[in-house]
Amino acid sequence: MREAILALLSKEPAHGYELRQKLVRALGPAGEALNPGQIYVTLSRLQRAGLVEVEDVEQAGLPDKRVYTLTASGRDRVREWLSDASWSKVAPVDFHLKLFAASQTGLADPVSVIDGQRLELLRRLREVQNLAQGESADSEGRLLLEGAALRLQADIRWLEACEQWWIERDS
Amino acid sequence: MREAILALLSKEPAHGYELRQKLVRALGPAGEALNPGQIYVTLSRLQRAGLVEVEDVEQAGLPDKRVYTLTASGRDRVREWLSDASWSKVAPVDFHLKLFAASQTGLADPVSVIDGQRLELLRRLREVQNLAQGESADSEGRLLLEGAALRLQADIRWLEACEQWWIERDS
DNA sequence: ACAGCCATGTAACTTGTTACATGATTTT
DNA sequence: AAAATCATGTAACAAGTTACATGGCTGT
Repeated sequence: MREAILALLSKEPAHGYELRQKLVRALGPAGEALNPGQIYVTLSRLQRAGLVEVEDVEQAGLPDKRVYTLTASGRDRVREWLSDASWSKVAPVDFHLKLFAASQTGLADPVSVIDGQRLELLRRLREVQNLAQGESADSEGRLLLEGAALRLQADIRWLEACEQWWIERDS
Repeated sequence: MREAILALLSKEPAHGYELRQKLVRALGPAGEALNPGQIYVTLSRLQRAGLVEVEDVEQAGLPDKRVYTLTASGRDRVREWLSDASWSKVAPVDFHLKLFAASQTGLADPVSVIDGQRLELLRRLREVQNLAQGESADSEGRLLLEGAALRLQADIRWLEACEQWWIERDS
């Protein structure tokens, strides 16, 4: 979020409302959830951090707007972000923790936890595939949804391996 | 984290140090990074939320320890968590945002951003596969690492699709 | 004497998130 | 007259993270 806003500002100065729209468009279906307030919260934090500067602009017949501009260190930050090749969480560590917990506590049967999870992922996979069909073949939204689908399929395969493992261990 | 601690406590009361060790063991290679302080921060927040209770226990020849016990609402929370089938972020939305930013700002070439990312993921994949070979075939750690590998492969395939898309768009 | 384990915590910061509040203009 | 869009923000909480501080016991 922080970085995305900075990157958009590095193209040209903008005000909050504008930024929100761009982000929503960029994220497609996933972007609807974006709370408008968060943009402004983030912007004021960026300002406090000295990464952006503000200027008030009066508009005839419209509410005033606050135009944000990148500072030099803001521009540095963007460059840094674009060249940083880290990648979000590599493994479903959370779920592994849950399985571990389930097996430790005896409160739930790990195999049924896995089953529930797989049903949920299958549901999502269908949902994502449906959404993807709605997008035209060369749209960015489609590409994003295909990425989601690939990942879901990988996770489902992993769940199947987990299930196998637990079943064998119990026998 | 919150939930993992609660789950461990639902098996039996424990003190912070003990919990940390269990978590580190459960997470294997990923758990080394866990800062001891965080356990205590989390425990005190859980206490404030009424999910756990504390009792001080004196030990002969050892420092006192604080033993945490689940409350009734803590136990409810664990049950809730185990039956909740949500799943961590479904798509590499962050990276998509970065590509979008790169293409908007002209500060970086999207295709080279993708390449850098793919190199990084390939590196990680090798790393994860090496780690997996070190684990015995039926260990939990191995299973987790295999999940990570599957997901990395899916992400790499997705990056290849992204690259294709950008190359075609530019031509 | 020193390392390393046992054991606990606090202060401070960052980021995400949401509920709520405000008010003007434009379209139906 | 109502609804949608333009436009901005605040207060407050939740959760993760880290640097730092404290102290005793154990083995070499």
